[in-house]
Amino acid sequence: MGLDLGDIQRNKNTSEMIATALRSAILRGKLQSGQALRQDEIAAQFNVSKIPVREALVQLQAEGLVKLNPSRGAVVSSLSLEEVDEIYTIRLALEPMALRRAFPNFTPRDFMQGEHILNKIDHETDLTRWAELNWEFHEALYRPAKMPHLLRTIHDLHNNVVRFLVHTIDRSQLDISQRQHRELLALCRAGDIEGACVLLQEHLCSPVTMFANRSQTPNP
Amino acid sequence: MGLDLGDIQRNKNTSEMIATALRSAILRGKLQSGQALRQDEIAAQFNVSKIPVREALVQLQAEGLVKLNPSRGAVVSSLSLEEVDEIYTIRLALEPMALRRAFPNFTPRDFMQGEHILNKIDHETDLTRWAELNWEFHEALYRPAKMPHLLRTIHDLHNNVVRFLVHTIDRSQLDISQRQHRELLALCRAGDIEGACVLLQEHLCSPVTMFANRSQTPNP
DNA sequence: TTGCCCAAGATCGTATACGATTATACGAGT
DNA sequence: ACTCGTATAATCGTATACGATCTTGGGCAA
Repeated sequence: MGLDLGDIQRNKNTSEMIATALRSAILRGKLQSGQALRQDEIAAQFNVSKIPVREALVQLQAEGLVKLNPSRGAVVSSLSLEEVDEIYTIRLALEPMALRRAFPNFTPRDFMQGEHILNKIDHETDLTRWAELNWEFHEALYRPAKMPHLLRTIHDLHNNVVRFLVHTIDRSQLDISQRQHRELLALCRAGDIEGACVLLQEHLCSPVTMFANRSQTPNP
Repeated sequence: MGLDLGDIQRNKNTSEMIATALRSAILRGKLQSGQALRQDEIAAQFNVSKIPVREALVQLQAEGLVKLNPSRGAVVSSLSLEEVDEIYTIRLALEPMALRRAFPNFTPRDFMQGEHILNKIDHETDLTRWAELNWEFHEALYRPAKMPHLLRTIHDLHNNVVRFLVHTIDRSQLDISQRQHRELLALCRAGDIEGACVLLQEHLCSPVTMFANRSQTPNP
């Protein structure tokens, strides 16, 4: 795995550190779908016992990133094409709602922060880092809604599909995405919430059609 | 607590049994919001060690029923009025979608099953059991959508508010709910999905207005 | 060969033990 | 009396140990 734990967060307890490290490894593709996660092995990697590892795995299972088979070990979860489609369908219902709820609470500061993230995306070449910044941008648009449960639900759904997205996306898709981001921000600035919601739906749809065409998914 | 473990499910592993028992106790109100959940105490109650108890608590935290404070113990989570409202808002977006997706897949068997559940609700006096049957009915309407992630999300959201609902609901509300259930089923049978969705939204809204009026919530 | 069975190794699941952290009670100093 | 610090108890967090379960590979019979 090549991950050294200790540097990430020394204040949290061990199981949260393990969960953070494993989550990051899964999202970065260092641990791919179907990969077995043996407790002893992970414990040895991080120089801890199995107990915090097990708790981390339970946490990640709840987030949908890991599948736990009783007495038979854990694997990095995989998604069928239908499941990817399902998750995008849910996001398509939730994210415009989040944007709509955030809209009345937007401040100039939110727009500046969004623009700052977009500028960072422009100069980003690493796809994994791009995915992180992509989420940061969307989060910046949803956070003013002040709906923490909704935000966490969307984040979890996002995490579950983004790790497959980075394998299929190409440069032209990235450019389209960025143009949509900028237009989205402009529409929000201009006070056109309806236009923004329509565009957001479009923005969310494009990757899912791409998935369907390439049918690039791991073992279902 | 007065809960005897062993009888519930002997096939699952210990941590799942504990999680099931604790979840049930929380939903039934035997463990109320803010109640501290001490690991040693729970372990003693169930005649097990703390390890499976800890894993159960992590699981329940992910479901939103428990709050884990590092090194300071777990408590049964409570919801502010704003959070209850937020969760109903999310359900209002997701449940009509689930119904809409289920609609093309409905079979006569689904309708019969729904009716069977409604008949059971008619004769039910225990509010906790009523809540369970209420969920079973809604699940019967959503399951044909074949969207497991959506169903689980809705179920978790439902669990998070239903335990407060049972404290505020009264007989007249129950009758209204049951009438709406029957009409909902009739509309689905008649093929009127639009009417069904409108009614479902109404059905979901009535309790949340009730909450707002009574402002009955635990320590926020 | 093919299929079944069983033994050995690998891995999981949890009880026990103990160090670490937090809460509580008490007494000294102001 | 009030605050603060310290001792003690309560509780949490994790390492170790070991029994339970699953996987694997080799031997035997059909």
